[in-house]
Amino acid sequence: MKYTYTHPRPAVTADCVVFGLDDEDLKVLLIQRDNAPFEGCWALPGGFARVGEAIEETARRELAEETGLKGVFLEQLYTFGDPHRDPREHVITVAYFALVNLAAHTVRPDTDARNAAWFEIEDVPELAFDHNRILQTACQRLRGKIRYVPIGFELLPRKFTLRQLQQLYEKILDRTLDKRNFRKKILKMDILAELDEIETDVAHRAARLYSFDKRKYDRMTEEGFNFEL
Amino acid sequence: MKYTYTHPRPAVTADCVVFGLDDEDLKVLLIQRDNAPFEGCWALPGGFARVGEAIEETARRELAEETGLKGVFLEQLYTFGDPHRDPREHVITVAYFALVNLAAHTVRPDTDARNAAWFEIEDVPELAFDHNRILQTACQRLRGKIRYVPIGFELLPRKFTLRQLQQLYEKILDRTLDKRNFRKKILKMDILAELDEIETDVAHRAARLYSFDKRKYDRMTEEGFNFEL
DNA sequence: AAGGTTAGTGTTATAATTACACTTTGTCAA
DNA sequence: TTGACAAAGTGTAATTATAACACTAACCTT
Repeated sequence: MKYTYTHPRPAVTADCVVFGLDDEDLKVLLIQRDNAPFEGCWALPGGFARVGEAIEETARRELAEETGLKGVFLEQLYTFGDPHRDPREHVITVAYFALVNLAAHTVRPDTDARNAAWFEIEDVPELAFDHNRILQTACQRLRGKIRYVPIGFELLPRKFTLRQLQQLYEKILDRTLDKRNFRKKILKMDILAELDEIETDVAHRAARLYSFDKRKYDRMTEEGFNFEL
Repeated sequence: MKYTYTHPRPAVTADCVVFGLDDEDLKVLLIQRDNAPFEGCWALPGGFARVGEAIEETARRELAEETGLKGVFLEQLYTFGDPHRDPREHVITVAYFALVNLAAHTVRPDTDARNAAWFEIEDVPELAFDHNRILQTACQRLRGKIRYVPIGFELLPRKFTLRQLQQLYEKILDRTLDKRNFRKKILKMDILAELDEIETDVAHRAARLYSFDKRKYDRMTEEGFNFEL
């Protein structure tokens, strides 16, 4: 089948930067390409936009096809349109990013004859196309965003301790935070529900578990609450 | 000339939301369409991406062609890809926004047989495609951004009074600000240069003129200064 | 029972934010 | 020339937010 237009058109793709938290390590989901160009090279999951499909759907579909990940919240990151970012031809990519709890979402390690794996942010190899740059943009956005939006609960298990939450913030912001001040601040936001449970299987005093209370959060955001840390 | 691909492709356009300040009114630059669809309808300036052209260049070129505006700073806003946003076919648009000083940049009111005009934000009519939605997104971004970045000097004349600056902030944020607190805050940022001039042709005591000092600003941003108002 | 590990908690000093009103300077018109 | 008008310009005090800082309690392990 051939498709013909009166003017040449760039191709459009959608790529996903999926962050996951695993044993307090911040990771990103990559796939190994099984086609030219960059065959065998690691890359962000993504693929070509279909006509009639919203771009976010493209991102969602490709992510599911290539990694098995489904039902994650995608946020648009940026559109990269340098004409030379793909050596074959002009390809514009709309990048999305997502945060997932690595334990709750199982990633099929091998789908579509593609290899998918989580990489520590610091250990990400040279990627196909301009994907290193896209990843870098996503990291910046994550850091920028967490300072004024209580993002990141998607990365944690449903029930988590304040230590886990603080460690996550420290990982993303790449600096240490004062325990007492962090707890004060985050509890004052009134977006966490204190559970009647404590963590188990730890070789020390068990910490209280909390869960993110979306109802409270929605109320706060409506009131224009400032979540800055 | 015909261009043929093995898969169908959505078309790609770039659109610009250009804000301007005119006698303390916040305005947006629109063009009147001279082709179907939405012939005669007002719309954001923009047009189709060419192969080999960076998307931002598309935006810049179309803006110059349709309105005569050149050399403005464009920032990517968002990419809209709903398959039905254009009634003809699937068109993905990458939206940009810009801030210009309306007095300094002359807009050719009629170029390419198109009519271009500034509209008060509140008086914007029903626009072509999903352009009202794009404009709304741009307004939100502007409001969000001005709270932590001292944006907006592009909107003012090179020399301005603190009253003008405050009124601009009030327009964008849509609330009144305390004069003394505003002045304290903005002067403490140390990004303004106090000039040895005062405004002229006013029917009351003339105010001191200031100009934006980019050198100071760059120093501040490197230090991670927080400009929140 | 002792040692190790993290949980959990308050106070104080400093800095930022908010609320608030009067005098000064200049223009314009009577 | 003077009186009325309009906006410029300026400081303080109360409140709130932030930052720095260290010990005891609880629980597990050996």
